[in-house]
Amino acid sequence: MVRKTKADTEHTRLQIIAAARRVFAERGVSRTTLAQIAAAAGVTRGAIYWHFANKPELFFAMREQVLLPLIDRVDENLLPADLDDPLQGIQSSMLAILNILESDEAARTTFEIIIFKCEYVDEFLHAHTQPMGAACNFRQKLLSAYESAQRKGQLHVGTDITLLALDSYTFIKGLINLWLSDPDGATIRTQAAAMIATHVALRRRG
Amino acid sequence: MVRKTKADTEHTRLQIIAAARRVFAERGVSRTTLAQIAAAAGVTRGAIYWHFANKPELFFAMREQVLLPLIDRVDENLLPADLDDPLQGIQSSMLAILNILESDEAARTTFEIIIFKCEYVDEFLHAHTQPMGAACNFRQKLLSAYESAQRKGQLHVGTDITLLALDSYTFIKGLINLWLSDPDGATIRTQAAAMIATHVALRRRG
DNA sequence: ATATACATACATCCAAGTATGTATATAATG
DNA sequence: CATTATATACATACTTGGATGTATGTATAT
Repeated sequence: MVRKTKADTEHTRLQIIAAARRVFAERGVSRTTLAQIAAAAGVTRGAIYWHFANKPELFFAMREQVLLPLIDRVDENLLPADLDDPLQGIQSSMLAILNILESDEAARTTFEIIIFKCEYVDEFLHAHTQPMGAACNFRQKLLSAYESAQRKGQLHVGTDITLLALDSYTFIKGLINLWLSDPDGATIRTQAAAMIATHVALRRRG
Repeated sequence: MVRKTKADTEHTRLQIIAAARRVFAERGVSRTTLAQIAAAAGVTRGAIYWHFANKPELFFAMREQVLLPLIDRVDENLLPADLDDPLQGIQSSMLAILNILESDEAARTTFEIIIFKCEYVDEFLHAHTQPMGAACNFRQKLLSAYESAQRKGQLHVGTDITLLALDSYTFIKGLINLWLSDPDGATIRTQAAAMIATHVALRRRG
């Protein structure tokens, strides 16, 4: 019952990633065993070792599965240089992130793992790949957006663009953190949109 | 060479905690072995098992060693109900945190471990003890301070206190995160004080 | 004399990695 | 187009090593 078709193969690969996500979220990355993931996926460790070299590679595959689409979504809102309202772009890109976290359980679980259930040492440090750091360069993109906003006269005069970008980056990182920590999911998630709106509004020139 | 005096005993206990902090920061909590900690402390595993039941208890002891004094420092700035400038109290409490992180290497390393080198599952979830969550109830204290500020007319009228506290809590969490992530220690650490000042100033009534 | 503060020794278990077995989809060949 | 060959996609089995917990030994402060 081996040697499946290409579609079957890809299917078990996705099954393994999905199982890894569940077990990682439950047990944490370090203490999850490849045997546990295999059991959860309904395969043996042999299947995992076929698709991935080891646990870190499986982890990074799981990460990319949700991070790459998410980065695309953010870029759609943030990057267009001909945007007529860059500040609005910043706001909607932030909302897009929360929207994904709310609607996509796999994405939400993956973020929980990345932030709360993984230790960033050795293979997981991955050079500049901080938890959500330079991977997507969100900070740089924010800076570009604020530059554009400044050129269009949307900001108060004399504002330090770099500091603004830093502040927004800090804000969204903290917000995601809190959003995920929110136990019942009510307190913060209902306020998050308002907090984002306020954050951006404070920067807009009267 | 056994059966030390009480001072000696306490000394080895501190040595163990200090060693644990170093090894935790290097290898992450999960993959550090009690044998590694023992070697780093110049003792054997027997000594560790004498002072602590297991690794989680050692971890929490290390945490408390820096968290309790830090909470005290924050409370000094934030709690006094008769404070004439609560907003200033919020600002200085935030600055106090960064000041500790900057001057106290043990505190800084401990925060790095708590945020980046520990997986919050099972014993480490510790009920409501999120990475820095309800442990110090900073969010609640911020709310009290903003209440006080509102009574003194320091805030714009019609401001939602709960949202303010939430926002400040998000801000400081994100800032600490970024502060610790800062590789060279220059970019953010030089701006941090300014960011805090701006954050609080935005809330102060003209 | 006894509890203390460890060091030493032992038993148990499990996880990773790897080697090997194997059935089948697919390509190669006539 | 039928047959054969080969790489694929796993499952199974084995080896190795290290980490935990505990039990026990022991020297000394009190």
